[in-house]
Amino acid sequence: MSTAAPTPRESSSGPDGLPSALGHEMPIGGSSAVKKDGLEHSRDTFITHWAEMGSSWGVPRSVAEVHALLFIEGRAMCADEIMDRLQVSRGSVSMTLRTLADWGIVTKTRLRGDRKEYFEAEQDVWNLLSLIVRARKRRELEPLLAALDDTRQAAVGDTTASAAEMKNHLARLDSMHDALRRLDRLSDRFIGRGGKGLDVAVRLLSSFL
Amino acid sequence: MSTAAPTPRESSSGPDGLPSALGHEMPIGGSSAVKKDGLEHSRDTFITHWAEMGSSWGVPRSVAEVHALLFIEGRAMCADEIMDRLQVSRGSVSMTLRTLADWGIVTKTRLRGDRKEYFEAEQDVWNLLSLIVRARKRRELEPLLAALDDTRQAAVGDTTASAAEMKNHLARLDSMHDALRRLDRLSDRFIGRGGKGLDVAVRLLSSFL
DNA sequence: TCAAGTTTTCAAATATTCTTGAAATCAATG
DNA sequence: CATTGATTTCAAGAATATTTGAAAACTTGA
Repeated sequence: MSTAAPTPRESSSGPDGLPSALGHEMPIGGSSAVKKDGLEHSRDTFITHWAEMGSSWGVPRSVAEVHALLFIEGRAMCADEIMDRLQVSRGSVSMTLRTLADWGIVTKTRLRGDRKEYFEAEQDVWNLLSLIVRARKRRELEPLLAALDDTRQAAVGDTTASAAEMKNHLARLDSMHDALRRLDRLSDRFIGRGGKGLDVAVRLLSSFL
Repeated sequence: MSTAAPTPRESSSGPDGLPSALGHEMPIGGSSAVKKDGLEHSRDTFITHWAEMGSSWGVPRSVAEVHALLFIEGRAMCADEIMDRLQVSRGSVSMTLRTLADWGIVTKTRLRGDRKEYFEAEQDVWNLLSLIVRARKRRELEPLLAALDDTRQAAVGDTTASAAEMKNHLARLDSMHDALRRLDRLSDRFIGRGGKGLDVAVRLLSSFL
């Protein structure tokens, strides 16, 4: 978390402030009728669209929503505040935050004088994208590459297939494997460790327009 | 979903336990009891893994399965053959093929002397990946960029928020928008038109390792 | 160690997405 | 232009995925 968030806080109880008694601040997006200003509405809109994109990429809507909230608020929030604002259950928020923490795009922070855990989202967009890509590479691309190896083995053992068929089959598997492996290695280099790798890669390519 | 987990695929027999007339539990293969050679088994494995990856990226399993089948067979197939091989309904195959055709990774072909339509998958992997990226860019990235513009407008109109808050909010929106737009433009250049654009981009980056 | 505050877990309930199957539509042929 | 074969549509049903809620398990402070 190199580029730590500024975490502009303004609410009632600051981080360095007193133990905020009970987290019973004014419900922000809850059931109680709260008049939203334009900024608040803009945040809602962002959350909605980010969640929509996420769900079309296989990220559970509520995971994307929580992430969007933390990103657009730009400050550490506790589970209570999140569930109140997003109107989701405590259990859901807990699982969701764990997922986001696993991906590395949200980090726990403890505020002194407060027993609750707080969470904040990576604020640097290139870093955010890197972390997402890295997580998916690990979880999906690498297993697929391994599986393609197995798939190849399953074919090679066969003796009944015609030589021509076998050759074509292996060629297809190999072309797929090679392309994916190349992407895998590229990402090792450019997003392997946190930082500006992705940014650099994009600038590099842009310069060749 | 995305968390790698055992994925139960085979549905049990009928709701009332009716012994499914013809269906003995068999993996992906055809309806008739055919002994599979290694090559066939290898194809099944490929289809399974490709489908799994697809579904974790938000592509319906059966869409990924049909695509995997067409890719790994490397030849034109008709709906009947596909539904027989994958054990899915005619309607499903029809919708699935339309989806794949929309993405441009599968194309219709007519065989003379045959009233059926045949379909075959793009065989060049870089081209395949380009087509996939292009489709998703159009369908998801571009709408998101447009939405971010609206989101920004919603904020700018507000006069009640503090100047500092507003400034930070807009900075977040803008950093996100700028990063995504840059990716959007890059893809215009490198995968905008079919061909080896992606391949070129990857080679370019690789050369900077 | 207890007690109070917090978080995690997970079976059940809910919501969403996918598949089916048969009728409707379309297209080629005689 | 009727017939036959093929494809598409789409409402209902099935399968999956997600969310809830409350109990269990932590944690911390005294």
